[in-house]
Amino acid sequence: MLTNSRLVHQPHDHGRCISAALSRAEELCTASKARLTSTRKSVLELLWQSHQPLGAYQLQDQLAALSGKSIAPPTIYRAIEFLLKLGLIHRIPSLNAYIGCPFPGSDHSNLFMICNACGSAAEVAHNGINDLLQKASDKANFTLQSQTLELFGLCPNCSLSTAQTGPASPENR
Amino acid sequence: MLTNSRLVHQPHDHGRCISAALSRAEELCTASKARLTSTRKSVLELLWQSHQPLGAYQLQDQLAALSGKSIAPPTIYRAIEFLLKLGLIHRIPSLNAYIGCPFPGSDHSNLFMICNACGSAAEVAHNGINDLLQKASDKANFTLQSQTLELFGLCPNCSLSTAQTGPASPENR
DNA sequence: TATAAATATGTTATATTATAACATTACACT
DNA sequence: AGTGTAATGTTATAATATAACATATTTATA
Repeated sequence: MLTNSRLVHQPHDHGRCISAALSRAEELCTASKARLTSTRKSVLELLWQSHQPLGAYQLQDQLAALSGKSIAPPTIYRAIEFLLKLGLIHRIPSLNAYIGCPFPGSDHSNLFMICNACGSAAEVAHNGINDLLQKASDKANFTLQSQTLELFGLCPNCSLSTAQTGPASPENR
Repeated sequence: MLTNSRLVHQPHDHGRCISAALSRAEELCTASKARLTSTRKSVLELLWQSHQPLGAYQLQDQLAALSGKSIAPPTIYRAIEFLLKLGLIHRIPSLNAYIGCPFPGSDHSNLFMICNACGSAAEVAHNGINDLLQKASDKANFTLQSQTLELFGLCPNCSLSTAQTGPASPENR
């Protein structure tokens, strides 16, 4: 089971998350001869500012603030589309939101554990689950092509702290 | 593995699907002292006209056609909300669409196999998958509360027929 | 290095999905 | 019949996403 769950749910040097994500992106773009333009890079960076998924219009606001000029929706959606296609980010359908992928390139499950309290989302790649879903598909004569798996609940922090003082603050995570 | 996959993907007496769904709904409403009003009943029936999920505005159009008067969005969304709460239907987030639940009341997986060709969606309740997801959650100290699992691919019919003549026609299913 | 082709961005408008807020009607119970 | 609750009607608008077309930037090549 490959996951960034620990990282997501514990205080950590988040700058390293961001820079790691960016260098992975640079590599991937170089390899596939795609251009990581400044808008695309900014959107990716914004999605890595936290481990909480962001909506397109949140990205729009933040990018506008960053760049000092107003940004139209298509600009954001184009950057999103580009990053999705490269596997650098994911869309979380039930939230209409987007999040950086911690292990792009590796073939994984598209499985997320999403905290109902603090909004954080950890990605999990779990071969056992993939295998079982594949088996279930085979059994039903269903040709599996892709999947989106969303688990909702309480992250490790909020599991502990909601018992006491309400959801953990999402800062620094 | 409990599923309506066979039913969904083979020609069958669909009238029985509908009437079965309606009587389950009546029972459930009686049991929980909820009122299955005519709007709610119509929406449920419409969702059972096929095994393909319908969007809110498709429901609006169809209900307007049925009733001969114009219907405003809140009417549809209220009926949807009611039916969701009772577990009689599901929302499929990545499609922004709704579908009748073939086994309401039974505790199940919220797992769907959705055909990219004909749009049909079969629901699957799979204890093995649920157990594994629960284990993965435990391992990550994640308190699992709910889930949405969407598999995309080709249904049995379309798997066969796309090789030949394009997607199977969805009629009667 | 000028230029064409391809790629990316800007801009305006609009489609699609969903909800807020408040008025009215129907139902259920006494 | 009267009262309280639940459901529906109505109007407006929020939130998410895309279409269509104009412009600019980059890349590759003459």
